[in-house]
Amino acid sequence: MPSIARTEPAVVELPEPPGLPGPLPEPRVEDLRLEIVLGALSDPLRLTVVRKLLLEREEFDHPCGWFGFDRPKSTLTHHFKALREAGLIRQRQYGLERRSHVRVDDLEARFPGLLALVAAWTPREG
Amino acid sequence: MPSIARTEPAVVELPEPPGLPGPLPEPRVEDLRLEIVLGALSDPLRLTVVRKLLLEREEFDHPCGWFGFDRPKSTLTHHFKALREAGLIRQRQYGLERRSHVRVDDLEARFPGLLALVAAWTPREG
DNA sequence: AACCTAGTTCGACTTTTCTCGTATTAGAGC
DNA sequence: GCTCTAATACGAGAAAAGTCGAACTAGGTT
Repeated sequence: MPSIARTEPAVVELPEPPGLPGPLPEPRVEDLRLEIVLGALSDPLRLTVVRKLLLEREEFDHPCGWFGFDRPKSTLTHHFKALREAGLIRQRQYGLERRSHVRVDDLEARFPGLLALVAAWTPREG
Repeated sequence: MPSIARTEPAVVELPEPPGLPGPLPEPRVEDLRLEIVLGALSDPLRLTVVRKLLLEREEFDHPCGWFGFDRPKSTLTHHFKALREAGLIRQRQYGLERRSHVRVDDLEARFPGLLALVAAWTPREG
C-alpha cells in the first residue's frame, strides 16, 4: 500500500447498543481515511467479502466461515481484521463466532457511492 | 496490494488522435479493474496527483514536475507509471516533457462516482 | 471434567511495493 | 557536434503486505 506519512486512524471502543455484544475496536466515522479504505478494498478476497456482505445481506450478520473461502483461518483473520481496522466492517462476538456486517451508513456518509462500486464489482474470470 | 490471482490488464497502444502525440501504453476502458484502480489510489502521493489533476485542470496537461513533489525523479516516474498502468491517467510525450491528465470519461463510465471521492479527499493533517 | 469449535496470536517465510542513487535516453537549442 | 533538460531504466536495499502452520483462547456441549 502506501508510503508517505500514514498514521493509522485511532481505533476506539464504541458504546454498546443494548442486547448486542459490543463491536470490536474500530475507527470512528470521522476517522475513516479514504486511502486506507481504498487500500483495504484493493485485495480481491476482501473485495469479495464486502461485496458478499452487501449483496447477500440477511437478517443476521455473517460469521467468517460463512463465506466459504478455501484458506486457512489465520489468513481469514488477517483479512477480516484489515477490513475492520480500515472501517469497512463491524464485527461482533456472538458466543463462538464473530459476525461481520458492512458499515453501510458510515461509509455512505463519508464516501458516498463507494459501496455501489463494490457491489457492482465482479471478480476477474480465469 | 493484493494476493489472489491478479493478472494485470492488457496494456495496449491506442490509435492516436490527430495533432497529438500518441498516448503511452495504457489499459483499455473495458480492461479497467476496480481492485487495481483502488490499489493505485491507496497511496497518498498518487491520490494527491489525481486530485490535483482533477481540481486544477487547465487547458493543458501537466508535466510531472508541475506537482512540486520533493522526491527524486525516479520515484515520481514509478508512481506515475503505476497510475497510468492502472488506467487512472493518460500520458503523452510533448517534446521533452510527459504530460498527464485523468481519464475522466473512462473512469466515470466504469466506476461512476469514484473521481468525486478523490476530488473530495484531503490529505491527513500533521 | 473432557471435548469440540470458531477464531486469535505468534512467528517465519515469501512476495510485493516503495524508495532512491546512478546511469541512460530522447528532444530542444546552440 | 555539444550541452542542457525531463524523464526512464536498472538495480539494490528497506518496508509493507500476504500466506500459512502451530499453539492457544474462549464458549459451547455433553
